[in-house]
Amino acid sequence: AQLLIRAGYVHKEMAGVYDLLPLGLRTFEKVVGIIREEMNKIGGVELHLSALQEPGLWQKSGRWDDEVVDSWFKTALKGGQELGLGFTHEEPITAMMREHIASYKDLPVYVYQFQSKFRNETRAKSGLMRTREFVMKDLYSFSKNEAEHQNFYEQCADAYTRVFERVGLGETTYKTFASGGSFSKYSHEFQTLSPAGEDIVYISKEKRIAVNEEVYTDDVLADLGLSKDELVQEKAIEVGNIFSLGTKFSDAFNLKFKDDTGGEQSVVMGSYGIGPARLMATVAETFSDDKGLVWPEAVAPFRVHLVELSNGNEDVKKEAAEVYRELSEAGVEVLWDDRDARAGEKFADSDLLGLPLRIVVSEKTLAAGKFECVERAGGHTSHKSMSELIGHLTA
RNA sequence: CGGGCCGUAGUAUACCGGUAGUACAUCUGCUUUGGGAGCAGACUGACCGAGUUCGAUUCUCGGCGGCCCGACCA
Repeated sequence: AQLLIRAGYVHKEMAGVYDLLPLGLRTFEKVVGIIREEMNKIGGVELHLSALQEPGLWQKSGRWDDEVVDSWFKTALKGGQELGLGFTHEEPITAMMREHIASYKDLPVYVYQFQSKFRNETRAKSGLMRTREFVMKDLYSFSKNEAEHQNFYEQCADAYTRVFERVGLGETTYKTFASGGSFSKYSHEFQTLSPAGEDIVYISKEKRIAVNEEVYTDDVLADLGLSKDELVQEKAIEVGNIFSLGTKFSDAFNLKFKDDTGGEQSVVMGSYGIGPARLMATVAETFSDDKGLVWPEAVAPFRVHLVELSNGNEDVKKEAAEVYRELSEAGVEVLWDDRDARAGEKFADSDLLGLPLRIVVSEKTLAAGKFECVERAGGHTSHKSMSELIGHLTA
């Protein structure tokens, strides 16, 4: 969060509440785009539910009471009628789906959204990791039976794995056994190993398996066929979780369907969450160095940082403008630093922003007829002509 | 929610019961120009309320806000 603030990606509005600035928004949208693609691949359809919540729905499931859920933000209409600001959406989505599910022919169905959640955390901390208002991708699955549900649950777990691989966290992210709460024996979390994490997990690198501290008991280990000798304790950031909900919500809201024999059955549900901003922060945390951020290409707000060192030289400025125009026309996202500032300041800022490729245009490069290209990760430097550059970036 | 600390310029900080200093940032001028430049000048500040006091930014109380440790985290 410190780097993201310093580099101008986010602004801290208050404790646990952050604004996304232009660079941060672009990065956030890259992450959202990857998640959206993977959710669509497994049959998800996107919708958007309201943040304002009617108490009646939550009373049916027993989750309106502050004694039961202590993270509610509640507000009221002018007439005094209470309203809640949603911290999740099982209740409204289940109630709403009654209008869309009547027959086994309507199932299964998978709906998801990117939507703001409000949680009145007793203590916001760890920068963007634990905030009071945040966008969550939440997907809800509705299946005919447990087997069909399990099939999707695994598909979604695989989709999550692909999301974390695509944002560059494949190596350090573990599918982790966690408490299933009142819904099922286990749920699964996706935990990214990091000293900045708030969770404790026990991992086996060989088996690519992890167990959350909360279920790290002899019984569970025996159940999973693991022994304590093969597990190592690590701190980790929870970047996603998937839940089997059984029929808890469908029963509470009378969400039933007619099967092919005319019998009535409860819909089997699951819910699946990823917080894109937390994921973005985890990527920042994982790859940054002492000079600043280092974005993987897939989530970088721009692919190229065009750094113009003109010292007032009009030919250099024209050349930089030409590079900007050509790359943009070739479909490459370019951030152009055309400020009238010293080289040192521009390089330092460029390192801080962390875009994958820096292209320098200066009197030197003009004389050489080739641009200087520096990779932010690793620092590899090369010199390329315009055509080589475009070939390289569009390959 | 339990415990601790704090609130001074855009940011970070210092001193003080007698109206505030420094650094960086910003603005102006000159010099400088491939790794956060130099000199000169300028601008900018005590969270809110009450109390004590001749006088409060300083002390006391309340409010609001922030940070840290722990608990919690569907």
